[in-house]
Amino acid sequence: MSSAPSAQPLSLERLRAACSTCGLRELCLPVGLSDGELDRLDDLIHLRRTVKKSQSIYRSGERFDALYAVRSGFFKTSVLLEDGRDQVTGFYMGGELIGMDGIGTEHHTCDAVALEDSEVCVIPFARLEDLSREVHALQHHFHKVMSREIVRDHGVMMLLGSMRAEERLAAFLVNLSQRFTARGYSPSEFYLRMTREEIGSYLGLKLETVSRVFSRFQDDGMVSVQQKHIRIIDIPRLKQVVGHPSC
Amino acid sequence: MSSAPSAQPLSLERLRAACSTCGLRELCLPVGLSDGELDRLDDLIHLRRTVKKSQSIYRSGERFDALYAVRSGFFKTSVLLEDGRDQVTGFYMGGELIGMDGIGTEHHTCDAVALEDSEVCVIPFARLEDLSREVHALQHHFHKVMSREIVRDHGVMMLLGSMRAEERLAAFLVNLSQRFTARGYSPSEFYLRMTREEIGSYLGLKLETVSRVFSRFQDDGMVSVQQKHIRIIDIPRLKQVVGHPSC
DNA sequence: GCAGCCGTTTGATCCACGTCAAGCGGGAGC
DNA sequence: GCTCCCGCTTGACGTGGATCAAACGGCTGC
Repeated sequence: MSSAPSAQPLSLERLRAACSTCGLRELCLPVGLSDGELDRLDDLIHLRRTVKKSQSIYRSGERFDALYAVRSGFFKTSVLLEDGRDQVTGFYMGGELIGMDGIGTEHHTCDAVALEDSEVCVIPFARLEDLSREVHALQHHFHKVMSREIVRDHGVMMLLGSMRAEERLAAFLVNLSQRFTARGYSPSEFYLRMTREEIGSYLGLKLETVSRVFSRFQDDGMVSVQQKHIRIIDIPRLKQVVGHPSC
Repeated sequence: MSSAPSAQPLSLERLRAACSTCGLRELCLPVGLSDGELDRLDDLIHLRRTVKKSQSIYRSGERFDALYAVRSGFFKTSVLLEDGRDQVTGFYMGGELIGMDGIGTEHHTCDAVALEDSEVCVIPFARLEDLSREVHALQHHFHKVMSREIVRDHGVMMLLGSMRAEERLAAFLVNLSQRFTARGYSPSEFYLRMTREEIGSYLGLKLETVSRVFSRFQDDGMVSVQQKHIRIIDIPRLKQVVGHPSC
């Protein structure tokens, strides 16, 4: 029923389907659009791409011509230095937009890699600009999305520049929890899609330190950690750890 | 002569003058606009604000309604945590845009403070959106500016997350040098407008460390440092320090 | 021209996190 | 169901940068 093509209206429905029937539309690009405007966005976003675990949507240096909205799955972006060191610059889940780094130079400046089998909607950027010149709400919302990316990065800079290890990991967990909540998942129980090393890279820590801090949080009864399965037992206390130099 | 209004064409010229006669137009928002389009941008940007040293353009939490282009002078932006720690998130010089953090939430999320007596052009954001719906080149360039801010932030994250102190300061100096060059100043000799503490905050280091690394660079004959007066003696070597873990 | 202050430099010591190393355990592949 | 590998945990030790402390020197204001 779900894979066999048919002449039924249902499958027509599925073909037309893009943003207007997407469960993530309240988190993604279509926020604030009227039904008519949504239809116009659907015309633009008709291509979807599946990305297998550890494959990339794009690599640094590749030509930029589209943004990607995460339809399902989980991604990381990372930049690398010549000498091999690399820095994870972000994690992305359903409804979030990837690729805005490429607009400025028309080439991507980081890699976008799937951390599990995933699916993205392809948003041709030139056409997005065309449409957002006509649809004020789309223009405005897109600007907001870019602005929030900047603010998010400032948060990471704050974290990297002036927090200690425990604060960083607590902030990271609280942030994940909030994003899962917004997507209708449990705020307190989730699977990490990334390794300790990737978390460490994002937080400016070594994987051993990440592991040790997880253990400490567990000993303190704030979270329960079993490999990638996380259960947050005391969110308020975790929030308290952030912004308090732990002494 | 400069403050008395008169009927002379010269002063009319000065009144009309904004982007179209600005020496920074090749670095700022007007990049890529035709003469006609420039005139329309001039209609929008007619207000200038002087900001004395240590005064702010805006503070975190204030309502957002405009972007600011640095006309002259030097600024920092910083975010602060409840407990008083703050993190400098950027330094801004002539032709650079400040305030994009506010678009997402309609409130500013950081403070923008002048490091010397400065002047900014006020760009009402709603009108900028209106105009960029009509002027494709403006729309596209604005998107590029935002994107570059994101890429710049990624660079800082890389620096904070995986570089050692010497690399961070070297990267910082090289970056400043390039930006001064683009503005027609010497690539190798300039005054720092910020304190060691502000540099440290930006780079995730303490002011003592910044000072020590400056001294080490000077001992190595790479730069000459006298308080805020910096002369870079060996730019290639400085660039080499970045991206090489110094061992 | 003098005093006071603030930003800076430099030294001595400390400690959070990195590094190195060993062992564990769960999941994938046979 | 067994084996291997990879990601994770944990311990012992090292170190880069933080912290604490003192002194210097160049502006600013009188």
